[in-house]
Amino acid sequence: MEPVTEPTDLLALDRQVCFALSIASRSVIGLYRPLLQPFGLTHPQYLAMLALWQHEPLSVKELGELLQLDPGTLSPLLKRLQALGYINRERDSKDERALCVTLTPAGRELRAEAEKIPPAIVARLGMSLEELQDLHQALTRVIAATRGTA
Amino acid sequence: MEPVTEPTDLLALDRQVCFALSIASRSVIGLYRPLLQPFGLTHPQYLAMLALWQHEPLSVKELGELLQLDPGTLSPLLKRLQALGYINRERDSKDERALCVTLTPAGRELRAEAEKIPPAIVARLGMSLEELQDLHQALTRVIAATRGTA
DNA sequence: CTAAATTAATTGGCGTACAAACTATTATCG
DNA sequence: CGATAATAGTTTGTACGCCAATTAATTTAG
Repeated sequence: MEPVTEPTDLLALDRQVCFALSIASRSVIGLYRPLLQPFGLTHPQYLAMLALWQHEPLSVKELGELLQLDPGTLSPLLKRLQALGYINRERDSKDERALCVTLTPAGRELRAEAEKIPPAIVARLGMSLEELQDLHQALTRVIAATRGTA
Repeated sequence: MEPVTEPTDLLALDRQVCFALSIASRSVIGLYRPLLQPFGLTHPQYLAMLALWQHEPLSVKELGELLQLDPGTLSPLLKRLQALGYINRERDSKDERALCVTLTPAGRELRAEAEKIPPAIVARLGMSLEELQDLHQALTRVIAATRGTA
């Protein structure tokens, strides 16, 4: 009789997975900020360094596939990493269209410092490794779901 | 003898929760894009509308607490929502420092359309409601963890 | 072999996101 | 009461993130 408020509000903010996802993402990235600041890195730049430490050399296209980022996003980001002295940006001699992104000595040395970051984050979160692994799996499933059928 | 590659690479890209979080967040938001486009809304603007549908009227400060966003982010975002005709921005007569954000009739009418979005996203993801609820809980725990001790 | 199509990066535009500086208003305290 | 401090928003600067348009190089096809 009284259509006051629905018992289950489909649009309730605290029920939206997309909202929880964006807050969680921004909040966790915020934890990295003070740890990355000494190296002058932002979190996206840190992810690019992770990709390079693992797969160097990489083209912009390959980096974009790994990080799921636009070339339009990566292009200026890589220039900043170069300005920081962590990477080289040269055209690929085999294919002058492609960029060949490699690490500088400074970029390679940074890896040892970076290895302290993940444990520091885990400690800061105070969550069990198991719970974090479960979350990682759940996120991987969502990511796969977004790449689904349609 | 051969220090080729560590069996467990702490810095492996596909092992980072922060990476999965940012990809998942961007990927899910990407699903909203075509659904929000007819209304001229971005995903952050959509979240602001959710907050207003639930709690109108709101000040910038209150919106910032709900959405975990800077006033510097919200200020221009709200002007765009006003330009779209969905909200009013007036100074609070009780406290001229505060802004009183309210919905226009068009903004209120939009709610009925918006109710179709969450089910469409869930269908598009093709995940069970239970799995999504588990994910939501896990994300809520991470968010709480980032607000932890230190 | 050359014109057309494809591909890889870059550039520019718009909208967040966050920090810092600034303005206006209100509250507090001597 | 009046100077000071605190508060609410706005503005500016930097860096994503995504889209669309552009440029340069390589393929493909005729």
